Amino acid sequence: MSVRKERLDAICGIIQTEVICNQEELLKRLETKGFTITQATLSRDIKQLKIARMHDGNDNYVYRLPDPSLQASHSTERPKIHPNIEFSGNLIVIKTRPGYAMGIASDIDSNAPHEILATIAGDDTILVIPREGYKRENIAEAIARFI
Amino acid sequence: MSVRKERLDAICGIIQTEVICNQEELLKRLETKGFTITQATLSRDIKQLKIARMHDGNDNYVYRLPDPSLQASHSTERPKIHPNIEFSGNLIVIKTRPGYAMGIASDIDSNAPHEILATIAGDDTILVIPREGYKRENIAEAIARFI
DNA sequence: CCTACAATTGCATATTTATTCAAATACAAA
DNA sequence: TTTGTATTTGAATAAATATGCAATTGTAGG
Repeated sequence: MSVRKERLDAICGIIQTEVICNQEELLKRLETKGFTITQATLSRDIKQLKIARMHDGNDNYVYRLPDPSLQASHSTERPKIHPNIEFSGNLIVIKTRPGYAMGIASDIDSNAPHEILATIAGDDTILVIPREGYKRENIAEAIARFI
Repeated sequence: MSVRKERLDAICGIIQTEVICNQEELLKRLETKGFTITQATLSRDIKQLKIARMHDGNDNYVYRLPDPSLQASHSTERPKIHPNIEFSGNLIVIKTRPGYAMGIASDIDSNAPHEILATIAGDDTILVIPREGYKRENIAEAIARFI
């Protein structure tokens, strides 16, 4: 495992177990774990991990991982299976076995990653409407996690 | 309703229907809706609404309303719930409470303003297909009249 | 009306985060 | 090994966001 990957993992760990308000603070915590980097590098790491700085409602900020499903994508490599998904313009159509469409659509909805805005299902067809701003590749990956 | 509340509402609406990358951009959109403020004030509004700037995975940022589940945990007060309308390409998706989608879709259909060509409803999701040639803003307004 | 207090705002600036660019490092192929 | 290419990084800086403070506006109670 490369140093960088280890560091990204460490960042995830810290974010999940401690209240981190800014990057300087996170830098210090990383230092105690043996990772000495600059704010510039940390900023890039945070971007790659899709970590966001959120308002905590009092008067502070907290860094958080956005969504458990997105979080897994960097460390856990999974085989790329592309089921019967096909794009048309900004829409995606998924063909299922008869009767399965609503069930699968419901699965997608309930764990909906941010890439997916909504689904509408018939009997063996699901129409998936992605949010704007995502690439087809990312959307397909997101969907593939449920199939 | 105070001007400020109206503005907060407008911000929620914009955030949910458009891809906003930074506060300057949001300032401009607010200006077109008649709210002229400075970045300082917008920053405060965003803080109050607990809106967060997230990485979108490509190379940009998006402002998003917080995850409702996180919201509940440390705050008694929630921002006003704006009807959940979101655009994706030339389509509009409306999220409703479970079981309400068909009813609302029917309401929209029967009073259909010219902006709206058709609707398709599932259980808690309505897909709205607008006529060509209308601006998002006008379509959103037309739909808002039914919610 | 006035007065006192709270809420809201803009300006200027502080703070925080992102990015440019060049250097360093890792990696693969020969 | 050496060469060529891609990745990672820090220093400096740009860009974006937050905030202290004073001025303004709103608001309730006389």
